[in-house]
Amino acid sequence: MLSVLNSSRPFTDSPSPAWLKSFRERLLRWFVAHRRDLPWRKTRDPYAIWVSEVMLQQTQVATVEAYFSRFLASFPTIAALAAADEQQVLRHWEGLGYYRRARQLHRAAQVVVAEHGGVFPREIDVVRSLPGIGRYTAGAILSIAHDDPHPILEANTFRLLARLLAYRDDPRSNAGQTRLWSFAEQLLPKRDVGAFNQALMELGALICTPRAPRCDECSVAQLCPTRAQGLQAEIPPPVRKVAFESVRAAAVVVEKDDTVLVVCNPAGERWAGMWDFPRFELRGEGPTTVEQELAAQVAERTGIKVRLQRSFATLKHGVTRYRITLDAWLATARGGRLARNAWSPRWVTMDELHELPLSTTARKIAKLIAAMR
DNA sequence: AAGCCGGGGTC
DNA sequence: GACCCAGGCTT
Repeated sequence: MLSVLNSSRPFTDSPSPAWLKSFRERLLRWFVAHRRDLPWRKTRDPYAIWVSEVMLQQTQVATVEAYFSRFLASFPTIAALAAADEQQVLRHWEGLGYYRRARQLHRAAQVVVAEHGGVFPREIDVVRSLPGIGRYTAGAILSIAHDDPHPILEANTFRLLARLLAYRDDPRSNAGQTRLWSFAEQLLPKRDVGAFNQALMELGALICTPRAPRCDECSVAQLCPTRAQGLQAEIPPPVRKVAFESVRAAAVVVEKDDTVLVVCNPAGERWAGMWDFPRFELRGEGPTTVEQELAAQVAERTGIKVRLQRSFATLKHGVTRYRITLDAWLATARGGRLARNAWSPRWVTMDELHELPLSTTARKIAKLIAAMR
């Protein structure tokens, strides 16, 4: 029997029935005893699970918890979400990042209402066709909500399965992805697919960690060829570093009486649908001063003539591959009228500002000026 | 296959 | 700063 489960020689084709049986039993037994009590594990509602899965895309569990409960409280059903203003949806997403997810989720809810009577579809291809839902998210929702037999592959299972296969080639390549998805499919049990998929992720998250995996606590350690060969640090190989690009930008806080000037980023622009102080990248070229350059840009975008006062803060902000240094300027209005253009410039009070969805940097600046008053 | 999305948290 | 994260989408 031990020879069947010999973990030092990884199987190259498919795992034996004995290996599969042992793996599934050990994994599920561990999961029952150690699963975290996460908010989205209290429901089998496909909609709630959908929301959690989208929030969890490239975002850590601890970050999502508070957002999830707040979002479901405000938008308890697909119909409620579909009927909501995009601004409201974005306000609930503020601080979570990758705001395209929120707009796609909102749009997808409207598709479900229009084309599926408000009922989340059960066919994997239909689910995958919804905006913001790819192979992982579709499989996760349908397996967790309905125990439908779909495999999953994401950050945790990617690492876990690569190690269970002792996969020495590049697991991120096309061939590697194909191999891991195929393995994920082979692993699927007949029943309790949702618990099984969550158990795979949970083991990856809590035990089979990127660095210094807790193999001595791992319920499937004796089935793991990577552990047998001591290759945990090599499998999977670390991702290559990205080269960051430095950007200098300025945001202008124009004050008039007890209001400030804000704009709404139009569709196609960064932070689409979210409000911001007029903000511009600084070229640092030409004969004009920064003050003149900014005043000209504010006037062009908002119609308001301003005089720059002073830079009162510098924010360092990293987003994707950019490193942004953002100077926050104070300015006073000198006339002009609000332009009627795609940027929808508006004067708002601090109370109104509080209700609008703001970019992270805009929210920080809003807090700064609130504290200055 | 690679790069982008203009994020955010952690250590 | 390096590293990581319950990915999706475009080219």
